[in-house]
Amino acid sequence: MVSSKDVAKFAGVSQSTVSRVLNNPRLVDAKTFEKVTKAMKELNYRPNSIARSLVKQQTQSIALISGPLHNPFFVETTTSIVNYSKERGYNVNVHFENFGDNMAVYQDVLNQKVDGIILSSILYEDPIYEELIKSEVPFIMFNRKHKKNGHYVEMDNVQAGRIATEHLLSLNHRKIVWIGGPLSMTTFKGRFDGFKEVMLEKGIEVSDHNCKTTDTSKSDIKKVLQEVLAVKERPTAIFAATDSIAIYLIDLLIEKGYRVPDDISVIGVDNIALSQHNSFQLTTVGMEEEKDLGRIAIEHLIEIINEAPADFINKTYKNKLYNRSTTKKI
Amino acid sequence: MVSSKDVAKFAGVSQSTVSRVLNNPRLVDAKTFEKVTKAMKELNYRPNSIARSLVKQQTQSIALISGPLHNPFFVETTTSIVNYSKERGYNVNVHFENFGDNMAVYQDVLNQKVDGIILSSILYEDPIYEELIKSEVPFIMFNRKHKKNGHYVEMDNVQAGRIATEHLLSLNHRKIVWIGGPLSMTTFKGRFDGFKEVMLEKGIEVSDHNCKTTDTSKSDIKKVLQEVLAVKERPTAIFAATDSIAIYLIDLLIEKGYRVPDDISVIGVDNIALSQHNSFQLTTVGMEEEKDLGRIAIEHLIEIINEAPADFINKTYKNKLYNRSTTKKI
DNA sequence: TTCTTTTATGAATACGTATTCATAAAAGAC
DNA sequence: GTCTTTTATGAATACGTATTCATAAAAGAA
Repeated sequence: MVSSKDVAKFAGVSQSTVSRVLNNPRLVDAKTFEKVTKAMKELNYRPNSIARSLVKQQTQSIALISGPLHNPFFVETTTSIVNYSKERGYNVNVHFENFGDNMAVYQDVLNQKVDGIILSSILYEDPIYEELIKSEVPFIMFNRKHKKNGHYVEMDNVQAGRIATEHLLSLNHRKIVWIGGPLSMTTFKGRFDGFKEVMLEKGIEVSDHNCKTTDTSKSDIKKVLQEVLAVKERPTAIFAATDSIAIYLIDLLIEKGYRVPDDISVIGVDNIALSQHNSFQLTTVGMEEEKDLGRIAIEHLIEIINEAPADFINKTYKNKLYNRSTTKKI
Repeated sequence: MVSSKDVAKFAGVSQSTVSRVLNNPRLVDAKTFEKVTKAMKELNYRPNSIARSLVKQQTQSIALISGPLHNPFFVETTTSIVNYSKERGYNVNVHFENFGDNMAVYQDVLNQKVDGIILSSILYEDPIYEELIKSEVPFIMFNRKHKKNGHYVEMDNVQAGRIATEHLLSLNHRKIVWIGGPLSMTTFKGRFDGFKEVMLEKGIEVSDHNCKTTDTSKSDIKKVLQEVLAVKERPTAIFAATDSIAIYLIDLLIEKGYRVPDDISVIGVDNIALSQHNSFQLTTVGMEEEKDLGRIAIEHLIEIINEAPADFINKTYKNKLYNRSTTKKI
């Protein structure tokens, strides 16, 4: 391991001068600069980022706690976050949500020094919120949020739920089943509330038989779909709370011999890129804004890191219907 | 920022003792241990990982340079790598291959102190190899490899190419087009070589019109497919060099009104999880081994970090046909 | 010339931890 | 009781950098 001291000795200058060559070249004589630069090259010197972090009290790295990549939504956000961070000179430490024990993931992140945290994994009533606040590391939530506020960016989940439901109703569907994930996540809660509101406005009851929550795993979704189809009067439409769930449901339906949308309509939420160029064109609800939430959030986070704003950043984006070809009038 | 010195003062002991409480509790008296632990809790103390890294000369973090996540293969490997690393106490710094300028990505990685590097992004004749060697950071390549060896794990790409081609030939296909990516990547080169070998053995010529390379982007694949279908005697089968390409091709074909496999057969390579539970069941070639290459590679990398083996780890896994439903006899 | 300002550099220090070395106190051996 | 070993702790140091402070040399002003 060659250090700045080695370079200094080699070039016949002090370590301070070597450091200045890197950080403040205008303070050093052209002749000296040349010597030192040559020595660096000669010795294949690379500044030790750890030592630099220690003295600068910043690591130029960000922790991402993401939902699982088998959900294409998180594929997009992770890509955005990693690439934009890099552009801005930050490294990204990636962690995945662990449904069994998220606390362990958080502890991991907090024990590692980072300049900021970006997370999609928080629950509406998550005790980790206090830990994050106590740690004093800037953090932003995207997609999901916490009841105590904090910085966050999200879509208007209730509105999304309303739009999807209104669309299905406008196509004359009445037997509609909502299939989503845990209501402890604000995305699912909001989208469900929107569904429920509109259904009740239309005078349709919402209960266990037309509202199904899963743990978002493929096996659980499969099980739930089985239940839904087993009923004597099977639904004519499914409102999947995410595109990821919608896509998997459609795969299952096709496998079982159903035609979508002829036999059954399916609508999702998120408008993930995949929904536009698949063998089927998924009808979905998504943000009017074209940047994805990951990208929006990481831009804000870096801004927060550099400027420490007094107020919380809270953005809730409006949605619209992306009417494609997995829903149909009956 | 509360330091071990603060804890020491609060507990009325020296900083050394605080450090010992964390790293060698058996060296400290039970009474003292209690006092210090309480002080830590009281002050909400978290050891500074940067300072620790500096003195220990290890960061407990690994850099991953991955292919893009829009290829589901890398979704699987990234998930494996991040999760397994976490299990073993390592953090993962994620970077994505940048086709325009990969050198910038590598420089980024080398400027950041990590204990090891795992990469899928290397080319057969990549100048970065020398840089990696010079940096003295342990690294392993997965999926792709370099002509100069180094640690790597891969599938037998030539064999995969042979199996896929033999399968299509056994179904009486003769007009077969190979669609892949840059031959500077060993995956594509090997799979193409296998294809070519078998075709030539059968006496079928391989030239520009039945061998198409893309940059693996959707737009380029689309363009190439157009060319392929525009020929008067259009192919009856397509050998897609990766499942990712295969899946996208099938989407495009269906969009254009072709039936797969009735009008045209498609086979892929990789056996990604997605290929098994999609609306279509992709016929593909994949490893006999059930662990994915990312997982295999990260296990080896951590072993290399801890044991510095004398010899290079070189593993080439054998493949088999996963005969599902996107290929058909004619 | 003489005094002041600027430029270029090195010495010293700080960042927060782990670890070695020295030592005082306690425990054990006899 | 004395001598040896063990236990517990603090002081000092190292990790590799950035930065402040001091100072010598050079340049500019008069």
